Amino acid sequence: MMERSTAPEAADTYDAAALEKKWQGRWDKNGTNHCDVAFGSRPYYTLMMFPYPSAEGLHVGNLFAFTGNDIHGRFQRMQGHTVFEPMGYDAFGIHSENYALKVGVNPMELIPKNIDNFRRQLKSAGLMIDWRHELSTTDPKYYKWTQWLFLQLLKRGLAYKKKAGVNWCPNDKTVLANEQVIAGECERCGAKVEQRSLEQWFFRITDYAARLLENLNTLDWSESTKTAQRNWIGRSEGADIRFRVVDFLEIAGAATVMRTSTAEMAAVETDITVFTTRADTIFGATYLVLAPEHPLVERITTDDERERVNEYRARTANRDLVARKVTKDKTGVFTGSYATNPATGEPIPIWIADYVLMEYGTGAIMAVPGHDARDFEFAKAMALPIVRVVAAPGDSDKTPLKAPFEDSDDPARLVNSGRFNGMPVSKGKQEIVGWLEEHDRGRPVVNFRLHDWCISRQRYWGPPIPVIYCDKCGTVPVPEKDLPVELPRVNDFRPDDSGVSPLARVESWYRVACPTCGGQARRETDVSDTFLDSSWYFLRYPSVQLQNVAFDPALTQKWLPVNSYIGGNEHAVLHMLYSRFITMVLHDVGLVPFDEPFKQFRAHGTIVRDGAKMSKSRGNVVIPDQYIEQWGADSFRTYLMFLGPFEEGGDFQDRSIAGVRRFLDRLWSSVVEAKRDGKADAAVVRKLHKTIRKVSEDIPKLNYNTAIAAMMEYLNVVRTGARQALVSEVEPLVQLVAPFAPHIAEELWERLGHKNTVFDSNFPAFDAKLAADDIITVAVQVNGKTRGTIQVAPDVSQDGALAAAMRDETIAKFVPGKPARVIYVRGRLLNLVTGDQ
RNA sequence: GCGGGGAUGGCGAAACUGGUAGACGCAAGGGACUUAAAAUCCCUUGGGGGCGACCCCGUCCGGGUUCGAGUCCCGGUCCCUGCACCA
Repeated sequence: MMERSTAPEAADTYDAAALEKKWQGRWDKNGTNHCDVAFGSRPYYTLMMFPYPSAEGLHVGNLFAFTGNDIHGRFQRMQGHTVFEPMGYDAFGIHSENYALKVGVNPMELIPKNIDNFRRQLKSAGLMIDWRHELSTTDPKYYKWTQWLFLQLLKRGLAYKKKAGVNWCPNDKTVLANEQVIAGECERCGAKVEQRSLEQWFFRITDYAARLLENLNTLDWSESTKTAQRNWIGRSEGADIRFRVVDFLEIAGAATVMRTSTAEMAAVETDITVFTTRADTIFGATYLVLAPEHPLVERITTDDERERVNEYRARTANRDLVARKVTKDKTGVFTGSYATNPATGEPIPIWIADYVLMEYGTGAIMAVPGHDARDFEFAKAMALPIVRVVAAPGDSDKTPLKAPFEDSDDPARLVNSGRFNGMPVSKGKQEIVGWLEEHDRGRPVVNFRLHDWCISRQRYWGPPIPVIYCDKCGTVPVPEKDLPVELPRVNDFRPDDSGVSPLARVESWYRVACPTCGGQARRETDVSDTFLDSSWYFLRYPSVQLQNVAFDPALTQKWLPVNSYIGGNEHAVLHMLYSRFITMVLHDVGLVPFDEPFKQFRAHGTIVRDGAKMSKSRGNVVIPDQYIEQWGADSFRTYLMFLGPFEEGGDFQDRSIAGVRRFLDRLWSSVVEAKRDGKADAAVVRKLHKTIRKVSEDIPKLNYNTAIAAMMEYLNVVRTGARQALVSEVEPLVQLVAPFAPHIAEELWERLGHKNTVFDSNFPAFDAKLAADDIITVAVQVNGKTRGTIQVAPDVSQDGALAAAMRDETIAKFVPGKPARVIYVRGRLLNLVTGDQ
C-alpha cells in the first residue's frame, strides 16, 4: 500500500499516460470490470448501441456515446448495483463489404483487425466493459443464433417469401430496404434507385403494428424517438369504401358482351375499394384513381384506352423512386370506365396515376379535388370537376374553390352533401361511414404505413438465410442441429447484376442434400439484413459464453429488459423498432418474459466541430487517439461530457480541452497536498454537500455538463485563497469525479489510503442539514426591476425581509412611500410594487 | 409539404414548477513569480454612460398575459434534423 503522499514533489500536473496505463493494467489483472452475471445482486444492465467496426477506427461520436453510458454505469455501480456493461461489434453488412471490395481483402480477414483496433481504442478510453462478454455478429457462434431466430419466425408463419417490387441500387447491385432509400437515392452511394422484382424473405412486422404503437406509451424513452416511431408506424383511421364499376359488360369487350344471363352479369360485377380518411367528403369525390399496378386495371380498361393505359403502365412500372419525389406535375390516364359514387349516385371516371401508391391502403383512392391538394392538382391538370363539400364558417356552398380547402376541424361544415348538409366534419364523417356500412358500401378501417420487413440481401457479407430448396419437398428449413450455416470463404465476393447473391456462384456450397428426403437440393443463397443481427444482440450479451442456447432463461430473466439504453437517434426508427418487434415475437412464443427490450432509452446528441458537421471531406474529423495521447483519456472523456448537454451534443473545440485538464491537474495537486487534520470550514462543507446533491441528481438525468461545472465550482471554493485542502474535503470529490475520470480517481483514491477500487466505494451521500445555508441572498425588485439584494436568514418573514430591504438606501429611494403591494418568494426574491403600478 | 429540435456575451454554454440572465469553461486584457519563456497563481471581461455611489439597454423579431417573462400565450424569421404523393 502506498503511503499517503503530502510530499512537496507533488507536481502541479500529473502523468496521465503512465497512470492510465497502470490502472488499465490493474483493472484487467484484478477483474475490476468483471460482472458476475450469475450471482451479482441488484443487477443493472447498461447498454450502448454497439458500433460497426470501421477500418478508420473508433469515431469520436462513438466515444461520446460510450463515455456517457460508462459514467451512468459507474455511477450505478457506486450506488450498489452489479452493473453489466458489455461491448460488441455490428460487423456484418454492406458497409464492411464495400470497404473489403475497395481494398481487395476478404472481410473475414479485415474485420478481426478492425475489431482489434476498436478494442484497443475502447480500452484506452477506460470504459468499464466486461470483455468476457464481447461479441461480434460475424462470429459463427453468434450468427448461429441469428439463423435460429429466423427459423423461429419461419416456424410461426412470421417469415414468408414473396415476389416483390424492391428497391434496387444499380451501383451497389443489391436490394435496399425502403429505409435505405433517401429521396429516391441509395443511402450509401447516392445512385438513383430502380425497381426490380425478386423473390424475397419478409417478416410480418405489420402484424405487430398496433402493438408496437400502443406500447410506446409505456416506455421511458426520449420523446423525439417515440414520435419518430409513431410517425413511422403511421396509424390512420378511415374507411374502405366500395365503388361499383358502371356498365362493366358493355365496355369489357366483345367476349363479355356475349354473356347475357343476369347471373353472369352479377358474377362479373366489379367493385373498386378505396381507402380514405375523409369519408365526410364523399359527395365531392368526382373521380377515382388506381395505382398503375392495380390488378383491376386490366379488367376495367376499355379497348379505346388500352393502348394509352398500357403505355402509361409500362412507363410507371419501372418508375424510379426519384419520380416519386413530391411534384406538382401530376400525370395519369383515363381507363375509359366509370364507377358510381355511392353517395351521389353519379358516374365518375376511373383514372390511373402514379401518385397513387399500390403499397398503401387499397392502392386506389376516391379523389376529392376540392379538399385534397394532390387531387386538386390532378383535377386541374386533367380538367376534372371540382366540387365544394366542406365550407369554412364564413363560406357558403357556392363559395368558389381557388385552392383545395383541407381543414377538417369542426368549425368546418358539410355542404352539397344531401342530408348530411350542415354537419360538422367529424360528425359527418361518422354518419357517412355508418350510412355506407348500412348499405354494405363501406366500413371503418385502420391503416398503417409500416411495411413488412424485407430481410433478404443479395450479398455476401451476412449470415446465410437457413433455408434449403428441394424440388420434391419445397422450402425446407435447415434443421436447428445443422446450424450455423457457415458463410463460406470465397475469393470473389463481388455482387453482380444477376439479382442473386455472390453465393449463388459457389456451387460446392449451395448444393446440399435435402434434410427431409435426402435428394438433391439447393441452399438459399441470400443472406439476411444486418438489422436482424442487431435486433437481438442485447439478449445474447449475458449468455455469450453459452454455446447450447441463444440466451439462457435465468440470465435473461435476471438482466433484461435493459435498464438503460443509449444510442444515436439515427437508429431511433429501424433498429429500435425491429428490436422491439423481435422481442415481442420471442415473448409471444414464450421465450422471454417481457415484450419490450429497453425500459429506458436516451438519444445522445451529435458532436460537431467548430460549428460544422464532421466529415472526411471537410477534414475536421476528430480522431480520439491523438487527444487521448495528448491530454489523457480522463481529460478527453470529461471534456466530451462538458462540451454540451449529452442529449444535444455540442461543439468540439480543441482549445477547450485544456480547461478540463487544468481542472484535473488542480484536483491532483489539491488531493496530493491535502492534510489529514485541521478544522473544517463550514462554507466548504456546505458547498460540498450542495455539490454532492447536484452531481447525484445530474448523473441519472445525463446532465453531465452541469455536474462537471458543479465539481469545478466546488474545487474553486476549496482552493480559494490558495488554501491547503483537508482530506475530508477532497476525498468525496475524488468519488464524485470517478465516473468521469476513472483513472485519476483510482490513483488518488489509492493515495488517500484505500485498498479497494473506488468503484466499490459508496457514492457520497448528501446531507440536507449540512447543505443548509444560515444566511441567504434575496433579490429585491421594485416594480419587477432588480434594485439590489439583502442578506437574511433563510426563514426570514416577509416583514423581516421588507424591513431589511428598506434599510438599503439604493432600494429605498425607488420606493417613495409604503409599497402598495409586496410579493415575497421565500428564499428567492422580494418584489415591492409602488402605488402607481 | 408534414413531424421533431433549436436561436442567450468574442466562443462552448448555465438558469429549479415564471423569480438577481450569463454559473462553469475557453479565448482575450492586466498583474505576480521568472534573467526570459512555458507552466502556475491573482484580477478584469454582455453593450453603453458616469470620477464615483450608481443609471440605462440587453436572451432571433413583433405583439400579449403577469408584480415579474430567456422561460407561458399569439403571430413571424432563420437554422439543424427526420419523413416525404401514406389518400
